[in-house]
Amino acid sequence: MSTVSTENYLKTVYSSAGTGRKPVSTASVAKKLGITNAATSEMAKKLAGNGYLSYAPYKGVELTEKGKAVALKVIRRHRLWELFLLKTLDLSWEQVHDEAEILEHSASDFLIDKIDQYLDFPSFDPHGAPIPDADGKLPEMPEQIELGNCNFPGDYKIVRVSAKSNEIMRYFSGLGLKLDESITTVKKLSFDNSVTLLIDNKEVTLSEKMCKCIFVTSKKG
Amino acid sequence: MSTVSTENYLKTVYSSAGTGRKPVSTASVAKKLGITNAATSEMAKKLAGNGYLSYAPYKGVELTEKGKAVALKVIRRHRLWELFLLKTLDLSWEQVHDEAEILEHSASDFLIDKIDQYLDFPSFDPHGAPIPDADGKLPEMPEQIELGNCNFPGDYKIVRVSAKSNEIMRYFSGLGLKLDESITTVKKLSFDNSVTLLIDNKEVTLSEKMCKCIFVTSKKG
DNA sequence: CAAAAAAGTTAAGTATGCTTAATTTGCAAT
DNA sequence: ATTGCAAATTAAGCATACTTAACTTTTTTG
Repeated sequence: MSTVSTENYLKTVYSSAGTGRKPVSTASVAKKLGITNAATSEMAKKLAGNGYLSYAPYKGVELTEKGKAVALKVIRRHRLWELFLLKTLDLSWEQVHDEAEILEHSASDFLIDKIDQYLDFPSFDPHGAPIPDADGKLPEMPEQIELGNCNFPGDYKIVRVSAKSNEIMRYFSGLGLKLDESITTVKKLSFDNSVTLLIDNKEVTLSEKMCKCIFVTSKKG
Repeated sequence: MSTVSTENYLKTVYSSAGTGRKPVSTASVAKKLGITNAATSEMAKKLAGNGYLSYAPYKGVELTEKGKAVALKVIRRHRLWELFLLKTLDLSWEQVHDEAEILEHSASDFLIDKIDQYLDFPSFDPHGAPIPDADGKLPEMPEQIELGNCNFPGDYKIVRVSAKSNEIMRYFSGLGLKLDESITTVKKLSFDNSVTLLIDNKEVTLSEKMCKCIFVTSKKG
């Protein structure tokens, strides 16, 4: 019943929704999938009819539980394929990403569970992205805040670095921006939304686009 | 340009052609693919138009070099995926077969070559099936004769056991029917085309269907 | 608060890859 | 050689997943 197109659609809506409960515009889905708005509107109608999402014309779409379950399954397959290829073939993150984009629609539940077992049932990938379990349940995790939405000043811990390109990941590593590192936000410039922060007592400024890749959690105490 | 449907079509024609240069009937392709004759006739017309095969209505299809290249590429991907999953996940032949049937249409050339490298560039799979190299070239191999088409009596060596089911593979193993084993054919019953042969000086009789899974080569001297 | 711009939808049309039903072709038996 | 049947093809139709183009709704803004 769920085709490659519908899986990609639901996955995209899920990822676009973020934490907010606002509906996702069909146009933003179109942009991410590289297809026309017309196609995503039509698809919204069909998926709503099948109970995967709710859709009010001109108001966007919102996943139902059924739709979320499909999205989480695809995300699970994607991340497990990535990790599996990363580990067995010694490839880079950049090299496995596009492969996983295709493979996420293949392989039986049986095979995916075997891969999960081989990897010792990981809850997070090396960038901090959570991996849904076989029942589509996400691991417990602290509330993630996009770096740009922090308080200034404030003490935080990095819980996710979601860039897919090696170039930017190397740049982040060079700055000491890694999972579980502690940082202190200093200020945000309204001019271009760039953010200045302290890592290891060194001051660093990141562009708005960079900030969108970095998620943190408040440090208690 | 080459879709899952066309890849499966060309792969099926290639496998059906055997060693003979006779055209393959569109109906036999239909049967193997589980679709109607109408669909395979139509597909034949289209693939002929694209130069993948030659097609004369009512006379069957024959792959061109271009078509063979696609078929060999799919077969390469299939066998490498099988071996890769077999080796990394410790699964059985039966368990990986259906997965490979899907995965053979996914993954980039880059990834397939990495898997090839990981497996140390195998020329044959564990059942004796040849694996085309990255250029689509098959390894050198002795002429393979289906067990049913041997001379009786005659001395042969087993070069391929192509059954996909574990049940029959275990049965064959129990009889000592393995790759590189020497056998002597005794007789073939015209009643049901069953074949009697000697393995380790023990006499064994195999059904016609079993014989179709076993390929041998003449022993010189 | 209207008018223009932007965002989103609907309608019509296309390609792929199937289906069923009607038709044609090839061949085998007399 | 002709008839009759089986094999194969063509024709018509359907579902999916897109496209472009015309239209409608929403949002912005002066």
